[in-house]
Amino acid sequence: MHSPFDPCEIVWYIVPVFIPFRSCHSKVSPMSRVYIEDLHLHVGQPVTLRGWLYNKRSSGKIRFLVMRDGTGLVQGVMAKGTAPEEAFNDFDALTQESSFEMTGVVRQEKRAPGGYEMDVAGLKILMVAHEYPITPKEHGIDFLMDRRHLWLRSSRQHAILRVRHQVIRSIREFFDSRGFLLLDAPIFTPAACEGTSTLFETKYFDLGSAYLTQSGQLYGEAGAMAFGKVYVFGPTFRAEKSKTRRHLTEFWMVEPEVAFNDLNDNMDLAEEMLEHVVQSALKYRMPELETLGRNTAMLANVKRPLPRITYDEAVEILHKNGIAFEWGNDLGGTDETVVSQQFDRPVMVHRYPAQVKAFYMKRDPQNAKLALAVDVLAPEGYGEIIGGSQREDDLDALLGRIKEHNLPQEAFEWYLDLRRYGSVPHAGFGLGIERTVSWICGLDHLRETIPFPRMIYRLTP
RNA sequence: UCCGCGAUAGCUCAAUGGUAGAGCAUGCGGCUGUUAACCGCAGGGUUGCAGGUUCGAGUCCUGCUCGCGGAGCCA
Repeated sequence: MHSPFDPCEIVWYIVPVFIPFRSCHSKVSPMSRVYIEDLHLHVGQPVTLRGWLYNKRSSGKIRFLVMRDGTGLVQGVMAKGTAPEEAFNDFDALTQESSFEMTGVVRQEKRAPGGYEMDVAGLKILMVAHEYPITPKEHGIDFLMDRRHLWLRSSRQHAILRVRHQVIRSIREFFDSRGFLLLDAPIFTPAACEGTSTLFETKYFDLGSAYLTQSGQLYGEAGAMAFGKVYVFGPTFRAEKSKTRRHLTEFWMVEPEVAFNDLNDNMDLAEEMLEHVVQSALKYRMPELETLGRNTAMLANVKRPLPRITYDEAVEILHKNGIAFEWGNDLGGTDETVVSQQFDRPVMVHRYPAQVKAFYMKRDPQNAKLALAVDVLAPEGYGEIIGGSQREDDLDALLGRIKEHNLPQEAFEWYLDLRRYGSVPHAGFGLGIERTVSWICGLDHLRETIPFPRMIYRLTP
């Protein structure tokens, strides 16, 4: 975009330390580069904006256009006789999503979308867009998903993805500020981590098959033994042929793992993190949540302590609500909803029957039928957003568990080493990013919470 | 894998078994404060595919394809 001979750029390269960015702009005004979100700093000044046509309206001798530049919306106005003839005519050539520049003096204007307006003194068309498929009217979800690469330009998607960004940022903040090490787990793995889910398989040179990871947890445990406290943050893959609104085949998960933590420490960590994430979203992304029409009353409740109930107590709640639930089963989607409806904030359900949980979870010393596991159920029917446990740290117990689950011991030798060389109690959990964002935004489907969702029947765009 | 629903103009949707239509989008014209602007005119269709019933099928029947929602499974 910038010419290498742009005087502003040259100054920037020569004395970057001494000349603040904006003072460089003021010298070459009105050609200064400004983003719409910063217009409040430029009221009364001439600026040049670059972006795309969001919408336009015309009325004989007056023209309105709305530009978006990725940071916001601003309205440009042109009146016949006042605006340059050429700009007035160029307006008519602009189609939705055409790229262009406009220059003019910024003013506050209540009637304008975004609150600011510009009397257009100059307009430069960069490219006249072909007929844009996403019109300002309603569209079906499938049509929009086929055009996801364009749909990302709309205000609703901006709001959701900005909340997603904030969620990820606050998670990193949380762990980084507590001295956790970010440990990146591999995507290609030699075998199942949990032994239950269906995995995506791919050929791996002469070494046979590799599988896309379904969890970085086992590697996180190695990290915890090396660094004390770590978090794994990356994409995970599940090949289940599931087609519900709570499922993606590719999703992001953050998985902290802490040496010397027991189940209670684990729950303390989970609720502290959850509080931080939700309160940060409320603090920094309220305009976006308003755009989405989110009622934030329930979110404001997300403060410590979160209620903790045992699996047995959850089963009691189900029975009291007339649900014929059999002890020993895992909670289904509707079961989770019924349990979570009893509380005004996320609820932690701990000590599940070991038979429905993964092989690596430690048994409850008080009751060998129970695993020291915890799930966090989000309110309002959003279901499980966190699953975690204290891990089995005893070599012999873990060996027995691997045999019971018919897992190939050879593939887990490295994992067993963690129990051979200075094993200690440790615990961790995984938080699903998309489910968390979906809950915070109040969406009815996970697919809008990730830029390019991967689902059983969708691999494009 | 199972259960339910759906597929009509570029998009969103109408149409008792009887001439396939509206709004938006597109093109042209009008309008000096619009807010998914508005008003007028115009172009735009192998009704998902293949059979069948019928004088006549977008509509009824059979099969198929694709999609959506739910169950199971899961974050």
